[in-house]
Parts: sequence; C-alpha cells; structure tokens
Amino acid sequence: MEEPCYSFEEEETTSEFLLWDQDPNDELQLDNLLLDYSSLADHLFPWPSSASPPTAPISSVAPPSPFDVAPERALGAEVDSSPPPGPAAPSPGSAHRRAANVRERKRMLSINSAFDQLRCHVPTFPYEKRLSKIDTLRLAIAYIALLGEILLSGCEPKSYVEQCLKSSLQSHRQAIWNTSDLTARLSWIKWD
DNA sequence: TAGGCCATCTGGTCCT
DNA sequence: AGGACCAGATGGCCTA
Repeated sequence: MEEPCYSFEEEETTSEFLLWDQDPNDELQLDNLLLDYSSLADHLFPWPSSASPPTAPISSVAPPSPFDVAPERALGAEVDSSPPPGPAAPSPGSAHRRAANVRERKRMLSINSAFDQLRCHVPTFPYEKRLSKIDTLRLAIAYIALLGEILLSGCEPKSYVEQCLKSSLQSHRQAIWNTSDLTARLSWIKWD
C-alpha cells in the first residue's frame, strides 16, 4: 500500500491524502481563518451558507431531485392523518407546509455542502471511507487546535509534529488536539 | 439482525 | 408575516 505524502513546506498533496486541494477561494478563507487566530471565536464557521456551491450528492439515498415537493415521500408522518393541533398550524399538505419543507431541504443541503468542504480540509487515511458529520467536526476541532499550536510555537511544523508523535510533548501537556483520531492520521504523513 | 448514519417531515421558536 | 433555525420522530440504507 502506498504511503500518503504531505509537506507543510510545499503544501503539496497527493490524491490519496487529501489536504488543501480544494477551490483556491476556500483555501484562502481557511488561511485567513487560521491567520486571524485571535478572532477564531467569532468565525467558527468560515463559509457562509449562501456561498457554498452545491456539490455532487454525497449520499446514495439522496432523492434524485431534492427540491421536488414530494409529500408522498414523507417518512416520519406519512400515515398521520390526525388534524393539526392548533388552528394556526398549517395542515400537513398545505402550500405553506410544502414550501417550508422545500426550504428546510435546501437548508440541509447547504449544511451538507459545508460538511463536504470541511471534510476536504481535514486529514484522512487513503483507505478511509467518508467521514461522518460528527467525526468530521471532532477531527476538524482537533486539527485546528494543532495548527494553532504550531503557529504559536514558532517551530517547524514537521519537527513539531514529530516531537508530538514521539510523546515528548504529549507526556506533560494535555493538548486539545491530542486525540487518537488525529494522532493516528498524523502518523501516516510522510514528510519527505 | 442490531446499530450507526442519514434524509426528510414536522411543529415550535426566534428573528427580521 | 414570513423565513431561518432547531430538535424530535420516523424510516431507509449500510455494515459488522
């Protein structure tokens, strides 16, 4: 099996170890986010949802046309024929309710698109299947924390990570990024 | 077959 | 008032 290769110095990627290989605008936005570390708390989400271009369907179970209004596709309440609880509540099949459903699907698509973008910025194993949403979030948190530590340390990224992997730093510091998920991925990086 | 993950619908709440 | 956001419920798909 081929080993993944990544160099902090050259920001070069292989097709098997996905890092920073996305749209230059996305990369720039992430760069800005990492550079402006002090404002991280105000910019936890770097991509506005409206700016996320739609990507290819990520799920095999996604409907062919996500914008179609398909009340018969209703899964959760498809056989619920009980009347709405309040007089102000729109009936399940009303135009208002269908429009709200369409908006909600579009909103979820936007969120999923952002998750796809985020997946492209966290280290993954070459053989790894698609990260789940929760794993993507946790890995991204750890990865950002690591990058922040590298920036603050002023050390060479390569040597810093190698030191960490040798536990010389982990032994006396409980770093936020020090998760088994991330350290395992870092150990896959071939530096030269 | 059980559990994890996901898409979708739905109603409530908040915001503009 | 209408849209955005959120969480609960439900059922489908996939994998160990």
